[in-house]
Amino acid sequence: MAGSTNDGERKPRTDKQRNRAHILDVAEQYFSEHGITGSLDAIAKRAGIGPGTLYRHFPTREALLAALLQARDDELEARRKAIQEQESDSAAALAQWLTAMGQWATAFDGLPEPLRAALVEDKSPLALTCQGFITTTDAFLRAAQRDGRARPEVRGRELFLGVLAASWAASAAMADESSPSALHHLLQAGWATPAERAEHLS
Amino acid sequence: MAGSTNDGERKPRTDKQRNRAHILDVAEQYFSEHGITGSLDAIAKRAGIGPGTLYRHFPTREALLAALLQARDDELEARRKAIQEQESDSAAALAQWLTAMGQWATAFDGLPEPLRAALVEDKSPLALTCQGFITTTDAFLRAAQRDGRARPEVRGRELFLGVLAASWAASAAMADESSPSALHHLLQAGWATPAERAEHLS
Amino acid sequence: MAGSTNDGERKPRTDKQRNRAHILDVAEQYFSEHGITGSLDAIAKRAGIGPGTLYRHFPTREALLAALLQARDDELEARRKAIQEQESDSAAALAQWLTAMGQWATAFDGLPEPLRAALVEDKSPLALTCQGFITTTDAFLRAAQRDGRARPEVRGRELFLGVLAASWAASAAMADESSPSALHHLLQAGWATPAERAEHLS
Amino acid sequence: MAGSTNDGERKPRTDKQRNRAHILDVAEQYFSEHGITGSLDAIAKRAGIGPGTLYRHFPTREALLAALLQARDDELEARRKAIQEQESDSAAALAQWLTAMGQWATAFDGLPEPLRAALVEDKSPLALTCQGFITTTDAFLRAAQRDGRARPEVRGRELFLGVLAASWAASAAMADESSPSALHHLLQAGWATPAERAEHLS
DNA sequence: GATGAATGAGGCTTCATTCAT
DNA sequence: CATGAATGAAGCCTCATTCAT
Repeated sequence: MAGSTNDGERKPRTDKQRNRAHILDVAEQYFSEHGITGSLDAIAKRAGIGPGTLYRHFPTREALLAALLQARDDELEARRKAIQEQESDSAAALAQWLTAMGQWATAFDGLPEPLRAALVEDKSPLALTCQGFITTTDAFLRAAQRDGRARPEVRGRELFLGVLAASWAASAAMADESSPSALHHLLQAGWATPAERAEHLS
Repeated sequence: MAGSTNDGERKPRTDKQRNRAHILDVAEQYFSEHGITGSLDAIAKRAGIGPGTLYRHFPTREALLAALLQARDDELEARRKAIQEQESDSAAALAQWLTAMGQWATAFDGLPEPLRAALVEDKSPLALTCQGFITTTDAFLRAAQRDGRARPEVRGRELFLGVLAASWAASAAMADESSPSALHHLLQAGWATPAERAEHLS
Repeated sequence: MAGSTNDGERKPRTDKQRNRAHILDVAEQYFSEHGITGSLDAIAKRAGIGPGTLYRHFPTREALLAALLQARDDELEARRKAIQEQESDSAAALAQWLTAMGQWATAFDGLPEPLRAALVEDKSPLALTCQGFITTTDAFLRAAQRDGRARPEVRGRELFLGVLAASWAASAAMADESSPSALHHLLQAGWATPAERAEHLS
Repeated sequence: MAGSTNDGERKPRTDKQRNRAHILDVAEQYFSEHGITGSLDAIAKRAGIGPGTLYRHFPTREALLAALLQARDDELEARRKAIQEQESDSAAALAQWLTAMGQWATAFDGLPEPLRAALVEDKSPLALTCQGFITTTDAFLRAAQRDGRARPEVRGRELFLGVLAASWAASAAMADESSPSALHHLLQAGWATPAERAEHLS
């Protein structure tokens, strides 16, 4: 029953790494199908392992998520470098970075929720990830602010949270003609017209 | 054990309305304490009724929520009238309306979630409520757009969703120096500087 | 699957009493077989009910035990009356009462453990039961002490605990030629008035 | 991660003994803190070894306990000699010996339980230890009986079991004004020669 | 209509034990 | 020998929902 996994080999041990990778593969698919609140036991079962084994690798749902996202972290890091190298316009660079994060946060249904929680609870395995993104966002943001392209009072943390919120909202917007990224646009430009927007900040 | 609620009498009959009101009172308090994902059974128990009775009154959690929000609907409706009558500036009026909705959506912890869902699933008892708010938002928005105070491509539905998203994010922002309403500000003004924002919309 | 229980009737409802009684029957047998640490889920399954139903009737293992013992409480109460009426010798009466309690505490394997715990934690459903027995023991004890048949410094609580301890030990003694009640005898020779005993108390 | 124990060296080999000693140290502390039902895995982890290694050294929990108690056996053996040499009164000697065993059996929370079990199951690693104590107890007891200071029908095994039972009860008695050793007193007044006790044996 | 007992799938954890390396 | 990853049964508990009374 167990061990009927990927390669077909017996149960090669030492490839705890392989096993871990297999769990991640399964979890990735399962979360994609059922959202991040899906049953951990079900993931274990689908991976052909006991619940204890899953628990050993990832003691928390968030630990599993963090591992899952780490793979994407690398993609995002690459994306960051690409943006920095190719985009000379600081505002456009920030916009692209936010878009990239928005896609990252939409990887699984329900993902924004634990990410938001991680912003508050420092103990979460996701907290570190979030912090890194906030730092990067801050870098892009400050560059844009230096160029007078981003409003000076905005902060990276707010922007990250804004991206999370927009991603959170995204799953509902699809049923509408309004593009899922409408909120990302709002985030960038707001609803008010430029000339006179500052005065009505409540 | 049951019926030990308000009157002290046996079961005066005709108190179906009274019963319903009592349930709502209890649910309001319970959701305030435990968030909207709290146990319905616990609400029933606290109200001194059986779960079946609760179920009869409100077949779903959404139905209960909708009833709960309806009371606040009246407040919001009053607020709307007040804004319309007292605020001549259309942009300020829209801003005030969005703020009011933001408070409304923060009534219970976790409330934005089912509201978002109601935007997609038309069957939800909350859908009607949401639709009403969207319509009102649209009215405020169009007035502002007529005055050239709101960007013409923005739509009421987006704005409503934006308010929801900002409310969703609010619970996490508190740990930061950034005010919980930072996102509401972003919603209004965006992060980009006014002069040159439209060109980079991805 | 469920409801395949005792009578063969459909699922008569209202006989929540009957259901409860059935659970108790099953639990009694199960605990007799597996000791009191046996699986509650297993009891539920054997009773043909869901775990939730068992939980509703008896939220705690101790609550279940307490209910189980209550039936025997009645027997013990009857025994007490019988002893009081028929035994004029106060020392013999106490001895008989202790013996009766010893049998009561041996009803299930492992029973003395939670009873001991209940002596310390007042919240336990078993605490009340224990307290009642201590009171009764005290009554018998005081009578014997008045007659100079029991050592005056002994207290009912100690004696109850002693009976518990002897019952605890009983399960091991059986493999030996020494009668399982050897400890009860030791206990008795402890409370009985001796001529010369006090000098060696360490 | 492993081997981060005492020496700091890599793994000096031949340290099987040292390893074993280290495990015992850790287990001693762990059982002191969590009682003897604590997790063996936790002990292994705390000792910096794998569960398999722990298992190799001590195939059962009882084996570990037996090893743990063996260290104390030496103390007890010394105590025995001291008593024999210093105490000329055979009854007092027995009393002191029983007291010493009571302390020994209270070393860890829950210890009496497996000791009692070992009296029945001869296969237990603890059985040998118990048997030794019974033998010693018998020696003290017979001396006292020869002097007419202990009741002749009492047997060492009973007395050992009685000490165990009193130790078992000790943890609960603390909440009361009655000293935890109340049962030991009861036990003693049991084995001491009384004038008129036999007639009420039920 | 109202009641609340029953349902039972499903969640998360823990841990003694095995066994490939 | 030592290791520690894997196992997986079993435990307890929760709760939305149904339905007999």
